[in-house]
Amino acid sequence: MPASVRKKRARAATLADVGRAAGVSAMAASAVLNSARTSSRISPDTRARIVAAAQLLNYRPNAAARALLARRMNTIGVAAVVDAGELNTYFLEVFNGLLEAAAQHEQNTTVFTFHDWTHDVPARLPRFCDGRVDGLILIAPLVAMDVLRKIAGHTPYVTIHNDLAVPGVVNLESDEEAGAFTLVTHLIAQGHRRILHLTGNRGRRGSERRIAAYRRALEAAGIVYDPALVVDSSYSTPAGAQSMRTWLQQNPAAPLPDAVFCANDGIAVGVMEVLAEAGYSVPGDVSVAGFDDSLVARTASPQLTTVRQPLRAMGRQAVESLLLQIRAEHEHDSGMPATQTAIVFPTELIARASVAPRARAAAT
Amino acid sequence: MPASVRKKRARAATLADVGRAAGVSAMAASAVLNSARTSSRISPDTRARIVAAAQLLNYRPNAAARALLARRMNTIGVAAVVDAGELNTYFLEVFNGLLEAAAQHEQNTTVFTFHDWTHDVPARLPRFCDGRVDGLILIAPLVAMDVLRKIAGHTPYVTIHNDLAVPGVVNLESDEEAGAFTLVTHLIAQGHRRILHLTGNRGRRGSERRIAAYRRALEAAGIVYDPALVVDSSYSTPAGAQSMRTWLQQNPAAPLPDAVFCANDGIAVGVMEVLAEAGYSVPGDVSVAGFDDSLVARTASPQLTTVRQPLRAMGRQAVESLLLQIRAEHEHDSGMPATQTAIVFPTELIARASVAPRARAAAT
DNA sequence: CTGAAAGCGCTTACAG
DNA sequence: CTGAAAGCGCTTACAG
Repeated sequence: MPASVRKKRARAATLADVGRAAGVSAMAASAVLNSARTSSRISPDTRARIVAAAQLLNYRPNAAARALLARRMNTIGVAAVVDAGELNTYFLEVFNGLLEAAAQHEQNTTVFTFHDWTHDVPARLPRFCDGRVDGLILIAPLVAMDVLRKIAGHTPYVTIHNDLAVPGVVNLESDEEAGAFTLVTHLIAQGHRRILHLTGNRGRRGSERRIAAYRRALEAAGIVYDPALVVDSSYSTPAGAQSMRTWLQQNPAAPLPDAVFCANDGIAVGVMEVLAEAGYSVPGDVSVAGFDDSLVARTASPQLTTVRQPLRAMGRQAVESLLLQIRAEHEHDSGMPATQTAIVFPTELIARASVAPRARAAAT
Repeated sequence: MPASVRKKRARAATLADVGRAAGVSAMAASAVLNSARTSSRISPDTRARIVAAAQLLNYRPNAAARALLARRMNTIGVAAVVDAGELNTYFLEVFNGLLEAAAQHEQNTTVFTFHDWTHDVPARLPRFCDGRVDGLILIAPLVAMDVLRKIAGHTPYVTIHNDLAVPGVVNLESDEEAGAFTLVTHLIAQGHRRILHLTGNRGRRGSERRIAAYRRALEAAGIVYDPALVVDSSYSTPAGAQSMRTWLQQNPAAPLPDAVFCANDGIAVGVMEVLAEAGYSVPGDVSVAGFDDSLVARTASPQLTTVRQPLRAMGRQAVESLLLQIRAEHEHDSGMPATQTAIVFPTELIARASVAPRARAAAT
């Protein structure tokens, strides 16, 4: 008989089984094995018998039964939208932080992926709020207020980069506007004037903040804002490549911009690919800057000048904030703790090789 | 009073609540709302009242209670070792595939991260097999046979790139040896003779297979194997950079190798960084090849020649195989299905810009 | 120091 | 067509 045919897996041992084996009741076994508080009431002798029986039977307390009593799964749900099955680097950095902090607090992390925020999330997310997770972390949600309020009605959650401020719900964000302003000012300080901006998804708060900062920085430097230099794109490498390619085709006579400010690193990578294909050198012919300081910023060549958002730290903080909330609700049942509803992380300019001083002959 | 102080979240409605509101018993409500099979036995009128009550009370069936009865959580556990909190690209590709397939089957995915396979996994993994997941997927495990057997005793699981063949446990692997052989042969065909190999973690089956294939390919081409050209490294970008840097320091007089065959793409990225720092051009001065065709292979510059492992497809398949097993155990309780215990995926050479024909003046 | 009872929220037989 | 009973595995009072 081949090795692949195997005997039936044994039913997992229960407390009753352990008790029977040790000659005591199930709750004596429970006291010894599971509830730290009352375990002192069992005599050392009985305790030893119970522990031995549990060992022998390979007893593992049933999580579902415990959760049913405790109304607590020790599991955190993470909701994110995944485009075409592609985890973006933004998500990965945040997720890494989540995993770290969750592990530290002995919490599990379960991931819910959605196709879009507008239909899929309202349709499916409430179904997951059925006790399988104690709370949720929504990563860069783009959800109508009534949906958010409804979720808040039954499940504690924390958002990262939420577009909407929901009263009483903690949202983690970073000072993107200051970061973008600093970056564009840096480009200008390097002598760049014609700065192309490839935006993130329009309508998202982060995208609009970058655009606003871009305009403010130009203005502060006395450079006239040219709307033709702001090109709608979206937060991915293919989108960045596509936008850059289209711009080059549509502006065959125009000189290259001095620099390209991309709304995230992914876009910047796409832009650099297209520029390389077209025979341009970065930063020799044109400087390129990204945003996020995600993994690709360091593996890109040349390495990307970018604005660092502390995404991993934000992921860790999301878990901490959520846990604080969950615990508070479990302990004093009488109300929510007064939590800070917005936590803003600082951003930081990271100057690398993809931006160089403007060294070409003629000016515009 | 600030918005952050909010009223207590209401206790979630139960079937009893819904029944009471609709003037029927809890199990009538259950029949209508939850169990598809017997729902036909309720009159249309009653049904409508129950549905309305559920809607009003925002009833969501309790996952823990259901799991307790069904012995099924509809959740898959993923166990992986994460070095220093850094998710590597190998894991990410696989994870992406897992998430896709899990979502398709309406299964949740919970992630368990460990520090190492030898101590942390045996110590903590069994505790997670307590009903919170229906089965496990172990990603590139490196665990002693007795530990694997013990897990198999209570929880169905599937492994990806397991070093050990456990009878009756499905393992997914790829034909790494053929892939590595093809790659090294490709390098030789481009005129390269002195090929440096930076290995993966020694002792891992995948690493040893690459080394064996490297030797076989040299031999097949009549090139004498030089042990000094095989350098122990491990599967990460910092390790690759470190190994390359050390080699350059220790061999100041030696000519550069013609090509570097790296055991994965991460190593190759580290190698290219160090070569660039040292003023060498890739592939002008030296060709570099990786393994995996992970995300970084495409964002690296020049883009990496590599061996594609279909990691995402492997992730998807792992979920399918595991679900097959879980379902079989739940349906006919009498035994395990005869499953294929090894599934081998083909690899594919991906030729990109980081490898070029040898064009330098002198030969060795 | 130890056990019998009750209940978490649900579903699956079994009566009516 | 509908409900009372029993039980999934556990823990929390309450008796002894």
